[in-house]
Parts: sequence; structure tokens; C-alpha cells
Amino acid sequence: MPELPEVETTVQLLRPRVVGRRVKDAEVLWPRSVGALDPDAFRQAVVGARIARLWRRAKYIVFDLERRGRSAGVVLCHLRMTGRLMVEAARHDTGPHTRVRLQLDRGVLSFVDVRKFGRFTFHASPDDVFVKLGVEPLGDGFTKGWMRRELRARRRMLKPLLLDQSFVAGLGNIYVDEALHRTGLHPLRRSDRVPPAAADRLVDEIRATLEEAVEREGSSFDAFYRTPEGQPGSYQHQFRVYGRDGKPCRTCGRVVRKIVVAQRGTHYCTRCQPAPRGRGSAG
DNA sequence: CTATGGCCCTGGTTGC
DNA sequence: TGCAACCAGGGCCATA
Repeated sequence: MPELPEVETTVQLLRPRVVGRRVKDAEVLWPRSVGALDPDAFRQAVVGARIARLWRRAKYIVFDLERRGRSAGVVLCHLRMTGRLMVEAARHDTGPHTRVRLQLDRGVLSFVDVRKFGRFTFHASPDDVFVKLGVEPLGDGFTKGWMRRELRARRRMLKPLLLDQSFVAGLGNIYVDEALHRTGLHPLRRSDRVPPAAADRLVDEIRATLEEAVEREGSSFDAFYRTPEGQPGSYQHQFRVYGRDGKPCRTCGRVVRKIVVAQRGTHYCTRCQPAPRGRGSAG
């Protein structure tokens, strides 16, 4: 599932193919993919614009649009579970799951999404969407002091808290499980019961996990995530716990366990991540 | 404030 | 073998 590393990889590989390109035409093949705007309005908003910059915020891919050198809104793409972006030659068939297609002055940008959860939407300003996002885990605001304060200020289980995009923006199910294992924290542990030293380690391990995953162009363990070049990532080979339930922990050899937390499959090692006592609290 | 459960979706897997 | 039920999961929303 695309999380921060997969989105970052997509941005990096797509950038040289889209920045500076002009949108000649737009086709919306699945109206809900462009959000609240109806397909005609979406088309009007993007056709004729030039893509001035391509960047990432959390799991969003941001296309800055310009007209006559002036800012003209943004397209925000969220890949959700199965979304993909790619630039192909005009005649290339991207298949039956293509939801939105932008004809560029060189190539065609396609948004392909099997499960239709993803979005490819136009906004006058990205702030409309970004105001509710929390700190960027690879950015300057993600510090040990911040983590210590914010964990203490809440009483939530770590797993759902780290998945909450208004807290830290960019982590998903996979990298939360990986980072918690690397830190030695149980997913059910209450945030205000995390010792300061562990909060510090959590910051380092989240950063390290994400950076290593970006380095390997993300994780591909099913048919879905591929880079814009069509290549799978390789971070799945580094997974310590995700999808490894029933297999031995790579650190201690104990069998990795899978439970459900906040409707999400959650993988952890019972020895490396000792259970908090008394409903996630006392410990 | 925090937790829970439904919804959106499809394709792959499981169970009978 | 066939087919239905089930599951995965990010973000959002309503409800407890």
C-alpha cells in the first residue's frame, strides 16, 4: 500500500517527466476519482495549465499548476491502496483500471487505480486539504522534544495514534508496525506511558525506517504498488514483522504474532515488544 | 478525548 | 470444480 516511501518514490521518478509539461486535454473515466468536482469542471481547471512543480506532503502528490507564469491551483493525488501514476507514450494502453488521463505536450499522465479509493483532485490551494495534516516525519518539526510532549499529552494506543494523519502525516500500516518493532514498543501501549528515552528512539526509528524504504523505492509484496517505471520496490525484503506472522522474529527468533488493532492487521514480536500490563497502561 | 464500526471498492483467497 | 463469503486497507464520518 502506498505510504510515504512509495509516494516519495513516485514523485522522484515522475518529476522529470511532468515538470514543465503543459496539459493539453483531460479525460475522467471514473468521475469519483476527481472528487467533488464534476468531470467538466475538473477538465476546465487543468486543461491549458503548465505543471510548474511536483512535490510531496504526507501521502499526497502535489502538482503545482501555472497559467501565464501565475499560480493556478494544484492537483492533489492520493494513491490510497492501489493507485498508480505513470507517464507513457500517447498510444500506450494503461488498462481497464485507468481512472484519469491527462494528455501532456509530451506523453500521457495516467492515474490507474484498481480499487477506486484513490483521488486525483483539483484545488485552488493545497492548504484546504493540508491544514488538518500533522507533522512531516522526514521534516524539521519531527523532533524528540515534539514526540515526548505529544505522547504525554494524549492517552491513545500507539498503533492508532501513529496511523492518525493529523498526528504524524505519512505513516501507514506497514511502516508503523516496522517502526514500533524497531523501537521495541508494543502497538497497544498507551502514549502517555511511553518513557522519554523510548519516545526519542521512536523518532529515530521512524526516520530510519522511512529513509531506508525510500532508498529501496518502497515495498511491493502484492500485484499493486509499482514505481512509475513499472518496477517493484524492494523494501519488503527488509520487513521485520509486517506480513511475517507465524515466522520467527529476525531479532530474537520468537514467533511474530498478528492481532487486529483499530481494524488493522498489526504485527509484533512478543519478546521484543513486551505487552503493556493492565489494558495498555501500567508498565 | 478516545474508541468503534461502517463505508467506499475490487481481486485474490478461503471454505464448503 | 464452482461459487459464495470473506478479507485487505486509508481516510472520513457518525455514533458511543
